[in-house]
Formats: sequence, C-alpha cells, structure tokens
Amino acid sequence: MTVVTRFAPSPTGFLHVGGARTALYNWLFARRHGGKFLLRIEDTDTAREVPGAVDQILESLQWLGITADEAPVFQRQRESRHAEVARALVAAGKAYYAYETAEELQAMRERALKEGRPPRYDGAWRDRDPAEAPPGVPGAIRLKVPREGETVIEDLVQGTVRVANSQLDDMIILRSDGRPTYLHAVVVDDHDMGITHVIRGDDHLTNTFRQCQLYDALGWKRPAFAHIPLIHGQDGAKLSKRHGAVSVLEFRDQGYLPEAVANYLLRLGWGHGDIEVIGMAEAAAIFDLADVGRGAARFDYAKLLHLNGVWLRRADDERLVGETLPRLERRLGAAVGADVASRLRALMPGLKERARTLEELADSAVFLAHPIPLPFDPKAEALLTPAACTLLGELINSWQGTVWQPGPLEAAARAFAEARGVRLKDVAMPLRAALTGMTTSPPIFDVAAALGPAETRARIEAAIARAGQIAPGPAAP
RNA sequence: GUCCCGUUCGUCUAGAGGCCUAGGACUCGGCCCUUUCAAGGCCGCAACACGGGUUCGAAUCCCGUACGGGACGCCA
Repeated sequence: MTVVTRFAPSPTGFLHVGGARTALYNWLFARRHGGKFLLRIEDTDTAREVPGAVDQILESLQWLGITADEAPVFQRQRESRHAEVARALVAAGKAYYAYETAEELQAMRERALKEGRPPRYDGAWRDRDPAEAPPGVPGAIRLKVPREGETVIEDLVQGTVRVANSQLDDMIILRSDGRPTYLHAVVVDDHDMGITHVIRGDDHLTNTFRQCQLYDALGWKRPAFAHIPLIHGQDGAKLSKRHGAVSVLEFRDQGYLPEAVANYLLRLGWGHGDIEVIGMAEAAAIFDLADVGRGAARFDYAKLLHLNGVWLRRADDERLVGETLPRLERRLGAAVGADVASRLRALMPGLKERARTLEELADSAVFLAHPIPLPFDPKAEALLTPAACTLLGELINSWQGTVWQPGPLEAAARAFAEARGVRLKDVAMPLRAALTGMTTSPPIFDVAAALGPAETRARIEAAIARAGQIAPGPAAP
C-alpha cells in the first residue's frame, strides 16, 4: 500500500506554527514511506474565509520547503459529490432528514446544559415518517449512528481510544442548504483522494469517532489515524498571538531560517535519541509516528533562537549575503553598492558566527555600508582618547606596504604594539571603534581586511578628526 | 455537566522492569580560550505530579486522585 497523507487547512487565517508542524509531520511521513503528500483547502465555510489566506498558507509551506505532490484540492468544488454521498446514505436507510431549525437546536442544547445533561440531539426525526415533514422547510441530513456498543480507534500516536456509542448523537452531514458539514466533507474527500494516513492535531481526536461511524456506514475502509498534541504557549495555554510570533511568515520576516524553524518544529513533540540539530532530508529518513510524544508541548522562543543560530552558522555565505543586502538597504534607506556587497562577502564567516537571526546579522553588518562619518556608539566614542588616536595614526602608517590580509595586518599590529610597549588590546579596541563605530565586531583585522586599505585609512582619519573636534586634546606634535 | 486525552529538570526531550546515584538540548551561573562580542571547551543548578498495588526489582505495568488540555455547532 502506497502511503498518501494530506494537510488540510481552512483558509480562515495565516498558517501558524501548529499547522506548520502538522503539515511537516505529514510531509515527512510521506517522504519516509515513499508516498505522496497532498494539500486540501477546506473552504466550505465561506463566511469565515479570509481573503488572501490561501496564498499566505501556500507561501508559508513553500518557504518551509513542504511541497505537495499534486495541485491542491479545493473542498468547495466538491460539494455536489458530498451531497450525492449524503443522499445515497438516506436512500440506504443509514441517514435521515431532520427538520429542526438551527435556533431550535441551539435552545435544545442550552436547556440540556442548564439541566446538567450532555448537549446531544435527541434523535426526534430518526424514526419519524418522512411524510410528516413540515412543508416548505428544508431538512438537514443526519447520520443514523448505532446506539449500542462502542466505537474504537487505533491511533498511531494515542493508542487505542474508545467511546460508548451512547455518547455520540446523530450528527448532521448535510446542511439544510445542501452544503456538507466538515465531518462529512473530510471523510468523503479523504476517501476519494486515497488518503491512507490522517495525521492532524489532537483537537480532532474526538471528531474521529464520528468520522469512523461515517466510514462504517459508507462501508469504506478507515484510514490510519495519528493525532498529535497541540502546541501551547510558554504559560501552557493554547498558543496565540499574545505569546509572540505565531505565524510562519512572521518568523521569516524576523530573520529566521526555514530549516531552523522546521528543525525546531520537528523536535517540538518528537524525539529521536539525543539528536537536536537535524535537517529535513535526514529527518525524512528516520521520522516515525511512534516517536511523537503524547503531551502538549510549549513553544520555547529561546530554543528556536539558538537553533536558528546553529543553522545560520551552517548556511552558505553567498546565500546569507543575498539575505542581508536587502536588510541593509532597509536600514540605510538607500541602495548599497557592489563595494558593500564584496565587503559583506569577505566578512560573512566572522559575521554569521555572531548572529542568531538574519536581523541580527544585518544589524552587525550595517557598519560596512555606512558612509563616512560613521555613527558612533557612546562606548566606542569613549575609546577614542587622544592617546589612542595618536596610536591609530601611527598604526595606519606602519601598515604601509603590509599585505592587506588579516594575518599580516595582525602580525604587523602585534609588532607595532610591542614596539610601543602597549598591549594589543590597547590598539585593537580603538581600531575597532574607529572602523565600526562599535565596541563589538568580528575580529578587527578581518574587518580591516574586508574594508580595504583606502577605506580603513579614511575611517581612521575620520575618527581621529572627530575625536579632535569633540574633545580637543593637546596639539599634535 | 458529559466524554476523550495527557502528566520525566523552568522548557523540549531520552528512557519500552534491572544498563537510572535518570542522559542530551535550550535557558541560567561559573571557569577556560581570547583584540571585543560570539562560537567552542569544561563545570554547576535543576525532574520521574501524588497515593496505592503487581514484582526479587518500577520513571517504565495496573488502579485511583490531583492538575492540565481537548471535544460536545446546520465552525473547521
């Protein structure tokens, strides 16, 4: 049997991390078993549909690298099929028309709840003669479910789960306006699409009993089910906006890498020994539903941030340059030239080791793009004492003729410091301030090398001039 | 209210009766490395929800309690 899985979001909002993880597990499971992963948009509730949501969801999945093996199925386009199946069930005596109005049912539920009874449909029309139907009132179709016995599901994650049929009522499968309900549409579509494994959030676990009753009534083989726990926020409540970013695209915009988000989501609720850092290709080779945990997991932004740093360091330099350039332009409000791109490229190994997100990377690299005069951090400014400026002026002259690469520059600077009887630090820190306007940066001789001799000299001279203006010291000898 | 599910360090998890004085990762603290900051290395803090069984032996199996979550819609 070829495995076929699906992800079936409703276009009522953006793809959040919970949905993304569900999609990821479905995708990985299909990959693992050489099967297919399909996409179905559950758009039967037109009232709740959000414009643009479908595109957002598709874009999110694509960014994460979760690709469907066929074009998406839109549930709304299958309404006639859903109605046909429901009516066939009536014809077979396995479903019936019920004529209560939505208001009557609502009142019935409220009364039951108030009296401490479970809010279930009483089955009034189950055995009534259809001839008694009130004229002019369109009926809804309800499934005639067994009242005795129990419904049992073998869940790949939750294990055996059973419920007494007396707990379940005759659910509506076709609304009075002829549109299917979710429960019905899902069963018909999953069957028609040949879905073999339904992997979804465990908020659907109790729905599964009713879906199984539908499968049984239709005489269709039930797919395997796997209900994965929901993702909660730091406080244990269902993850929501107030916990921070929740939509996949937000993480992208905040400078997270898709492989890091996927890695984090994979590990959230799934474990495989001690491995933490894992790429999706590797995951596809070892992913198993048996390793999915049963308890809800809390979303930990700190761990995601750490993981993103790990993937950032592993990422290809050229790719990171491509990601950083537009972010630099956004910060400067201007286009950056080829000289900046080449500086960025040269310094990327040192830069990416110090950043955890693309945003941090851009923040730490923006000094490369700033025109002289550089903006100065107060702490950097404080380093440019008259004595330090004197040293810097001498250093740049001593570099005359030095091969403009990190190693030779550092060697020359060390020799220079020793000759002056100062520590390397006393030269390096003012140099860092002059070259970057900051007190932290990649190794400063790497920075000087990336900047090139002309820019390095210009920045040092500008820093000396600036220091002279702000705190005029003794006249230069 | 009824039904269903869950519960190992603060967080994500490893653990399938003896390998557990419970391992890894994140966070936090300390040290080392070091031109800064990171990265890296080393060390440390920190958990089997509770109570009963079963067993020579239980984090692992069973029952109950507590707590948490989910579902009960002509929403998905």
